[in-house]
Parts: sequence; structure tokens; C-alpha cells
Amino acid sequence: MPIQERRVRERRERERLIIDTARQMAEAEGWDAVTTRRLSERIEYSQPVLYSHFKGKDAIMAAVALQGFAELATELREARTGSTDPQTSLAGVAAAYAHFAETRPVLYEAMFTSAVDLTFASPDTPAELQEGFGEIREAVRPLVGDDDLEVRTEVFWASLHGLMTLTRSGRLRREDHDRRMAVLLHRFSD
Amino acid sequence: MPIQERRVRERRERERLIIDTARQMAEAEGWDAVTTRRLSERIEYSQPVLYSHFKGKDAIMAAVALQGFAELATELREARTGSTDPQTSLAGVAAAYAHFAETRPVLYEAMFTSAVDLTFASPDTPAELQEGFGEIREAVRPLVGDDDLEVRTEVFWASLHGLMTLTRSGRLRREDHDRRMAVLLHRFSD
DNA sequence: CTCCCTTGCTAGCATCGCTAGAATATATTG
DNA sequence: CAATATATTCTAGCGATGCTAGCAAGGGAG
Repeated sequence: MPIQERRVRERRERERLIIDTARQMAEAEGWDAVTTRRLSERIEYSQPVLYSHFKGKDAIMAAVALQGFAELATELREARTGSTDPQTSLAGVAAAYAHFAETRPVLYEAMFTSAVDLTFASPDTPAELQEGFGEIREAVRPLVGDDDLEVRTEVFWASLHGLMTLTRSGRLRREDHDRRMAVLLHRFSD
Repeated sequence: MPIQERRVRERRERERLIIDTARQMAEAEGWDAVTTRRLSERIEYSQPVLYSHFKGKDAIMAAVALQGFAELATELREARTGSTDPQTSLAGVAAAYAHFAETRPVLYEAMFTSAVDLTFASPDTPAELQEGFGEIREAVRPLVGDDDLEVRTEVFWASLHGLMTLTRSGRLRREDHDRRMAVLLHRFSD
């Protein structure tokens, strides 16, 4: 019976609509403006349908965050494979990461300062999350070898993350961004 | 007329009471549990008195955050001056920073993930904020000299910050913390 | 045609940050 | 001392929030 199929397809499409609309609203007006009421109004359904798809608002943000992780991973991959020289490759990855955080602040916020229910470093970690970290790791590998690769990657990533969050919250002057990136890259170029 | 003096004194004491109570509640139950209603109940005053002292809930959190910056600064100073060897001194500062973030998560949250209205790197930056940064800078100075001192300090601090925020949100396995700290210190020890 | 079960809706709960305006206490006058 | 003026604090309520119970409509099965 193809009716059932149509149903599940429509349901999937509506779930996608919820995620996309939530993201659009957040990018246009910030996450605070994404209320369940306004979101349900925008998708032209009532509030409770949101809860038939997601456990709550946090779960919707987490779904948007997952999209963000996927996009970040592909952009990091492009940056990494954009050069054969390990130095430039790592610099490209770092720049791509920074560019992502700066140009998609709402996505970055959902990915890191909220969305606590997305587990990391765990067997059931979503693939999108592991990919992004993997790209950074593969960019770091040619420079440091396999010794402490995982740990070094974590520190490099955390440094990038710290730089971007402090920059975005006004803790670091934006005009010195390039100099900070240069220092960071120099520190991690054995 | 000493009556006026008593008044302003009592008012100062009540303001202190608000801040201390807010902090206690946050440390006991998290910031979400610190509502204006519950806070006013705890200090045995009505809600509007909070608004005669602070512009809003954010301002109360900012006041708590300021306490946090002061405490962090003194702990960093103790760690820095605890050793004459530059290496151990910097390691001590880093460990003290990490210890602060881990043992006072609620304070750290108010200081960094919220409290946006506290300006940094600005002439009107509160002294408490500058002191903390200053301690890190003075710990970094013996190792790197005066070249790019400011920028290098910013990167070192951001790395610490990134490590702790990612750890606290479950993005980094806690059991590898010491190894990550070792890597970070090694990276910044010329 | 009737029953049923899925699906979506209306309406409402509890709570939030915040505030207008009444009420109470304190101080300053006649 | 009484009366007015001035702070100060409270009661009550506004407009939101996330979320949910319980009802109505719709299509599929017998």
C-alpha cells in the first residue's frame, strides 16, 4: 500500500521543513526568536506537531546543529585537500574553521554552546561529528606523525574553538585575529 | 545625619546579599534554578527590589561573574608566584585555570558563556578582568619574551578556555585531560 | 455503513522576566 | 504635635515562554 509510503515521506519532508525553518529563523533573528509558537506558525502547523517530531526545542536545535557539523566537515575536507603541503593544508583547515564560526555564528552556537545532548567521543556519536574531528586530525597528522595524534588534534581543535568563542563574545579584539591564527599555527608546526 | 549613612550601608549589604544568594543558588542547582521569584523569596524581599539594585537577571549574573574573575585572578597569581622556574610557573597557572573551571563550573559559565555585557579589551574593562589576563601574561612572558607577548598570551588563554569548555560540555574525554595539558604546555614552551 | 485509530488541533497549565501603581514607612515641614 | 512630602517596598498583573491534556476530524478496515 503506497499510501503508507506517502505518509512517511510527507512526515520526513515536514521534519525537514521544521529543521530548515528553525535554522532560517535563527540565522535571521537569533535563537531567542525561534520560539515554538513562531516556528509552528511559520510552518503552518500547530505547536504540538513539533513535539510529534522532536522531544522539545532543544532537540530541534540539536537537529540544526547536526546539519552544521555536516557542513563544517565538508568545508574542512575541501580546505584540507586544497593543498598538498602539510603546512598550508593545516593553515587552510584552521582558516576554514574560523570562517565557519564567523560566518555561521548561529549554527556554531547550536553546535557548541547549546545542544548538550549530542554525545561526543562515544560509540553512538553521530557520524557528522566524527567526520569534522577526523578532518582536523588528518590535517594534523602529516605534521606530527602518529605519536599522540589524537591528543594533539584535540588540543589544536580546542585552541581553535577557544579563539572563536572568545572572539565572538567580544573577549578578543577581532583585528588581531590573523596574528593569533599565525601564532597558533606556528605553535603546532613542529 | 547618620541615618542616611545607615541607609546606604544597608542597601550595599542587601546588594551583596542578592549576589551571594544568587551564587549559592546557582552553585547548588544551576543557573536555570535562579529565577527572580525564587531569588527574591530566598532573600526575603519582593521581586521588584532586585530591579532597584540591578537592571535585570543578566546584571545579577554579571555581578557574580565579576566575583568569579576576582577569585580566578588571585588563584592564578598564587599559582604563578608559587614557583620561580618559568616552566613550572606556567604549568601551575594552567593547572590553576583548569582547576577553577572544573571546580566552579557555575562561576565559569557566568563569566564566559553568559554575561555578554562585560566588555573586554576596552578602557572601561573592569579591573578584575584585566588582572586575570595579566596573570597569564606574566606567566607567559618569561618563556617568550616581549615579542608578540600579548597575542601569544591570548592564544594560550584561548586554548585553555577551549579545552575547558569542550571538556565541560562532554566533547572531550576527561581522562585525557592531563595529556592534553601536557601537550599544550609543550607547545608553548619555546 | 460503521467502527477505529491515527493525526492534528484548540485550549490551557505552570513558569518566566519584568513593571505599573497602590501602600506603607520615613523624613520634612508648619 | 500634626500634616504634608518623599522614599521605599509590596501586591498584582502583563506578555511571553516551553510544553501537554484532551477533543475533533479524517481516512482505512471489516
